[in-house]
Amino acid sequence: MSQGPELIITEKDNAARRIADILSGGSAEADRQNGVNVYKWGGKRCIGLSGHVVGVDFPPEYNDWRDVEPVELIEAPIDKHPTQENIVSTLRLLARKAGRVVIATDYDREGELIGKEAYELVREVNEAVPVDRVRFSSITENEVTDAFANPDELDFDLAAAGEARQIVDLVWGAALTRFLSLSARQLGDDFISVGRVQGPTLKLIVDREREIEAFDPEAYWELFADLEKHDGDAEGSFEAQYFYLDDDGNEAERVWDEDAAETAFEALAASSSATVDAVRRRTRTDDPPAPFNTTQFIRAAGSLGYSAQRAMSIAEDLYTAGYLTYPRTDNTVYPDDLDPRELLDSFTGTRTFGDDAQSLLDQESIEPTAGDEETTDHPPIHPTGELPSRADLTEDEWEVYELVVRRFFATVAEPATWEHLRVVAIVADDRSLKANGKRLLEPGYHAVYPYSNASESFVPDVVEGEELAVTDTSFEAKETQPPRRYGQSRLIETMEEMGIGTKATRHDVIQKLYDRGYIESDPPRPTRLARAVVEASEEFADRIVSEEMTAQLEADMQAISRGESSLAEVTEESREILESVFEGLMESGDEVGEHLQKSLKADKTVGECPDCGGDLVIRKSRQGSYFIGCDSYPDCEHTLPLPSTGKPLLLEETCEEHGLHHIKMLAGRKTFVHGCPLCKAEAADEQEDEVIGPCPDCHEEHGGELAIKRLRSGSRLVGCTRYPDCDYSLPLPRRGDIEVTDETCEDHDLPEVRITYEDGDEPWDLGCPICNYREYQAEQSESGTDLESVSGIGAKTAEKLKDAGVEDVDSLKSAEPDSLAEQVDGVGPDTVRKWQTEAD
DNA sequence: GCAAGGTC
Repeated sequence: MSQGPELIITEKDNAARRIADILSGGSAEADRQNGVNVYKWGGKRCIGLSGHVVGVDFPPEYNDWRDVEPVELIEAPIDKHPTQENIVSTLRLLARKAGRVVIATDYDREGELIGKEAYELVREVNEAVPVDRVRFSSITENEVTDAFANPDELDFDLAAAGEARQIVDLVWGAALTRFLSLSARQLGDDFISVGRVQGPTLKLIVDREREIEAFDPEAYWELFADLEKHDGDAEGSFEAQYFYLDDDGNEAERVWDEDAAETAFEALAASSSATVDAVRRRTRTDDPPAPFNTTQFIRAAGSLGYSAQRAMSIAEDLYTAGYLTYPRTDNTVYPDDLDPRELLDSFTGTRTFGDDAQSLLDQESIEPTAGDEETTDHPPIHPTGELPSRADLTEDEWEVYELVVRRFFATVAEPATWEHLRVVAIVADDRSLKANGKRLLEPGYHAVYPYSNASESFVPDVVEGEELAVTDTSFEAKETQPPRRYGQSRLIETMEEMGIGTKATRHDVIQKLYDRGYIESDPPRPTRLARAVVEASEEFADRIVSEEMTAQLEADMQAISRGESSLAEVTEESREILESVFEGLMESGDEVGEHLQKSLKADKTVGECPDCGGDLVIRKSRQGSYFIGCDSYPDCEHTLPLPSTGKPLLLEETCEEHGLHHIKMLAGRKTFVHGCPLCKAEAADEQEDEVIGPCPDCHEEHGGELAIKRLRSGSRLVGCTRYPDCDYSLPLPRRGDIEVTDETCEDHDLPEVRITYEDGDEPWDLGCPICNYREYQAEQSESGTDLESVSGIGAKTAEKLKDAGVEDVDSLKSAEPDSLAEQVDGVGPDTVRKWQTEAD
């Protein structure tokens, strides 16, 4: 038997901590080495990796995009190198001394590969140590003890399947990305990327846009009548819709012929009564939803207004804090060792969930629902039973936490039952009207899960042959609508159906499309560049925008994992296909480049320059702010300013007077439409400044006065008439008409201001501009410097940061990332940097 | 400066 401690390696720190806790019976202690947690007890050590700690890439001599022909990457060697130095060195240190190694990474293909990477790192420093592999589906006492009592071996074929994927993805992605970027001369941060997953995802969005554009609306008419029981009971009134039987004998509501619609309407309008012809009553059960996997969680959070990225970020925080299970999962079947009663029991007695938990426990039986997908790596997302108090979480975190708790409740609740009532009535001898009513008989899971639609529609009790009064009729002209754009969660669902991306990456892929300038706005809309990339790919490298590539790769990986094929065979064949793709691509490189360049320019062209007839384009100043400038600069110096907040997006709509595209400024919740930039500038030039009182900074000395000013960028402010000698200014809202009232603020000798809105919104009495701005600043300093205002920082993390001496956003911004990461558990320097850029 | 997949 070998000497030395046993070393257990898991995929992540969280798993290491929990496994150590289970195996040690709670006696394990964390020791921080190199900034990495090592859990120790008896003769054992347990370390968590951070997913892949080594990465695949081409050797450094292939780094220069100009020097290396993209096609050369196809046959270039590929290296593996550590990407997480701290973890790798700590692992080596422990492995050297280990008497036995147990790989306990996640029980899936990528976990097997991560395990193999750990195995190779171990072997580098310790040739002889025995290495075992354990597999478990959830980190519970039973599963973990069982797995460690029955160790197995690493599955090298399965790991090789994962490695083949890495190689194929790198070679195709890097070679094609470099080719497109070089051909369009986009080499900085704005390179043009394609890949096996982002390609088909982008094509999905572009294809939908093509359908929308090609859509030819068709006119149709719908007719309605209000019917009322004759007893005069107001509640007996309901709306019914006209229908007829079409050529196939199916019920149809849409009338496609205007004359036919008018004839039918005249018949309805001339009738004062209708006779009930048929009444049908049915009871329907409505089953509770399946447990949450990542996709369904994102969808549900999406209907609460969270973006996919934000929903996942919150779920990850709640997981790290111990309140939720692992949020990246495909599984929709609870594991056997989840005891729903025990979990429900942990919520009894709590203010928010106590009554609902108790009512569920009082059910005769508890049978959780199950979805179609059962996997071996992680359970569906559910609450852990460790409960946060409301004060531990931000409002968003609490809302998401409650969603997950209530979803769990729903999965163990009873079905709902509905009564459907359908009434058909006849008017004018042979015209049919129908109404469908819906009443909730037993709320079932709806009682604990308010997110699903449980709205009723009322149709009164009527009997066959009953006479109803026709009290009103209506005639609505409508048009068929183009298909809707994909929303983020619908996109993620479709990716899942197509088998592209994974539970852990799909939302990141969408974010990547935004970052690359391929999509904008929400729901995402493709840019001209995105269309050009998809068009070029369709013509020369169809596989990279087709879901088939993933399907083929999945089949190849299956074959490798079963020993029926090999990594070398699969990657060689893939390289050959790519070679032939490049043959076509290289012949037409210039053409492709031109098309991409034109599209890039179209994405930022606002319209024709009024001075020289050239193109006005959106530009970015050295200070990072956006403005509009003439493409013929320096020959033409025409410029137009843009608002200082947000990123400009060209709208399809153009200005009737100037022909320029309207502009929308994207700034998260503060997004607004700026409109025609030339109209905005001209309006500012025409508007006289309106003096309202003395300037508090310079009136006494220089006689400066405050005036309401309109800037060419469209923003409005109260500023000093001596500008730029005096730069005193107060902001005014962007929206609404500014009205100066007769009321005066005695403190500042200024009139009170009122904002009125044309769209009928309640006017806003802003008051004295100075008082208003002071109040605004006070609010900002209360909420704005709060750490939790930075996305990605939850209540728990904020607390840890405060422990490390970082009290507010300002001190976060000035912190040194590496040393701060050292002090805060579970936070790396990159995360700190991300927060810092976000806080700016 | 490439991808996609883990993870924070």
